[in-house]
Amino acid sequence: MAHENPGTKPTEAELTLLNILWKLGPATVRQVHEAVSETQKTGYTTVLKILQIMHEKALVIRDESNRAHVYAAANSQVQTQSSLLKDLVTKAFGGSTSKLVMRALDESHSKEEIANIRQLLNELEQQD
Amino acid sequence: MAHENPGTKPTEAELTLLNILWKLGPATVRQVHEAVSETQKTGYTTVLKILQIMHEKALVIRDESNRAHVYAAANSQVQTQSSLLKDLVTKAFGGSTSKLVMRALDESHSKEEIANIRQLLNELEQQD
DNA sequence: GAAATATTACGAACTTAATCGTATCTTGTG
DNA sequence: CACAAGATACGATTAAGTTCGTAATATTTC
Repeated sequence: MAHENPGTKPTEAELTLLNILWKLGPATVRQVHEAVSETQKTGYTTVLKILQIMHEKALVIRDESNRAHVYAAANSQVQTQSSLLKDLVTKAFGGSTSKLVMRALDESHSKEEIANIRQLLNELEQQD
Repeated sequence: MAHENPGTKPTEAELTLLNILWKLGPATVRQVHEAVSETQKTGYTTVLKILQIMHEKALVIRDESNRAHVYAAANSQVQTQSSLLKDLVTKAFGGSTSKLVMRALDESHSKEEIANIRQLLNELEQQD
């Protein structure tokens, strides 16, 4: 109804690759593999396989016009973050976003962060 | 580090049972099964098995002094929520809690929630 | 105390995720 | 043209998670 893709929640390995794709933009398997290799030791074909599965799940789109397929995230980072957040709210916070926010604020003590959030709150209050 | 509590992230089924245990307090398999059955169709032995696995993982403690073992969450709801939140911040928000909070606020437009959060912000600012 | 009942223990079946080796295919270059 | 390099496709393996049937054990009841 709302959106179809949010039906599929990326797994951990998939989210790792999505983070890379959001950062790089459209990229080949080789480029993704190089990026992921900076922090993890992962085989090339493992990255390939996961990207292929993500394509089946419609988590990524790919351009097959060249020999080396070019992959790109199907959904924006913001969409995906919201989706994962909503999932966590449902499963661990009884559906209450404000409870989640308050719990998160417990961990975030920096004055700068608090100022940022207060600013956003002001903007939200003006909208309604 | 083998069976240390904060290291183990509950799976989805496990989180479902933890939510019930936090609500009920210490409970038998039967009680947990009855509670879970209100929203899902799940076999008794499935609930039993998951609780046993959770016991091995030290996600729950159990009192075996009676025939029907009594299970209780090993960690508080707050601890677990914080842990899951931290995990999501790391994997989907580049480690930035404030980014997560801001994304969550985008979804939470109720004036009451905003007021609650502003209140918490005030309290946090006074602490430092 | 024997039978019925309730509970735990065990393990099989199935699914999904993650990893990687090998096979196959494409293409540029000698 | 043939072949080496580089790419995708495919399938096997391992591990974890979920589900539940059946066996074993303990308790209650008649």
